[in-house]
Amino acid sequence: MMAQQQLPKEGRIRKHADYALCYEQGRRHHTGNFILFVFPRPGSGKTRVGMAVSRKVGNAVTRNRLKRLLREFYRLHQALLPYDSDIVTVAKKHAGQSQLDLAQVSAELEPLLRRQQRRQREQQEAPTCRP
RNA sequence: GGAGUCGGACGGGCCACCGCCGCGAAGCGAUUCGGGGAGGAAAGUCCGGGCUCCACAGGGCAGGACGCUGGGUAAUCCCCAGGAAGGGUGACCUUCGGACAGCGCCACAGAAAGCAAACCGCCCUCCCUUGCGGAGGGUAAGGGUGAAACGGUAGGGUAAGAGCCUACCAGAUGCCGCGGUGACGCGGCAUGCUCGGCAUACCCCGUCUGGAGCAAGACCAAAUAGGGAAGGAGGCCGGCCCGGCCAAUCCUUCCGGGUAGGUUGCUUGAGGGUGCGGGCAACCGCACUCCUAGAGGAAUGGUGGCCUCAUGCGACCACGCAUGACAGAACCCGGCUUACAGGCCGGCUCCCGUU
Repeated sequence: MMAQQQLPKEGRIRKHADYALCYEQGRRHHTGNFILFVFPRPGSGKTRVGMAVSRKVGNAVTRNRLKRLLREFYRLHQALLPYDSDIVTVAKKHAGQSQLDLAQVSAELEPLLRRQQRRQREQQEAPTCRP
């Protein structure tokens, strides 16, 4: 396991335009507390993550806490992320009400990422379809 | 010891590993090393400033804000000291221009809510005197209503009464004296003057008052579209050249505006600490000393261990397991307000107990 565990600025989405692209053209995945938008960018050589937690979720403290938990989760699970993609995680309204911790976030998002990874591998092994 | 009141400081600690954002040093560079990284309210954005841009001859009106007095301050609606009124046994707390400038309002109840009046009464006169009856007049002591009803007590007076008269008390107004920078206080004299409340309903008086905000502002500056200038190709005049005109197309070069994006503003400041001096105090002066976050889709985190303090549970001195307040810098200061698990320190008051 030589999992890279750093997540500097370059690994995060920081432009409004990038977020907008991801929302409009990304593929959506729902979980209990989050919505994931995954937008492949072939050839970019990088996977970037971003998170959006709106005012409705809670006050500044709970919003900050959610974003930090998500960042920590992505930092520790970078090996699972689909490569050459932008991933935006949006917190649902009730996400701030239950006091989530890192273990719960992992339990919620990890199976989804593993499924994604398997699908991406299968597509690579049989790249002879799509009209 | 209990209850209360006012004020101050705190807001778990230590360590390890994995990260994040600035800064400094070394290196061509990958990187390495060192050091820093949320709060008392960072919050609400309610006041006041600094700073920046825009506007601006001067004056007034309108609008807005504020409102006892004196001081503090860069400034304030803040702070300090004082005054008056009200509340509390007390420490202490709360409030603050004007109601004879005008114009209004005062629910319900009550006869009557503002300047005059009279429901039940009381008294006098008259009328059929058959009575608890009717008519006219005088009264405001008593009753009843209300948050509020035109001074209180006693005596005189009277048909019954009333500051109608007298004494004392309380107040109002005017004048004078003394104390105080002043708000105001104390005292004296005169007048029977005894004629509410609400200005957060409008209003009056006095004082102050341009507007917008760091997404302010400054600089650099793609792609695309469009603008301007010059030249060439082009079109027209012409047989051709020179020359002139045309711009609706194309090419080249240049210019300015400007979006995305980037840089800056950006943290050393009306700053903190200590000492001395002035002042009742707020605060001010001087000397020495310290440097304490600067992000930008937005860092300040995650995991684990040990200890600590509360609270709850397991029959709770020992042990174990949970839970731990309000809340996150966004240009910077000074205040106000609101939220807050816990415990800590100090001044003062009342009550109880002991010696």
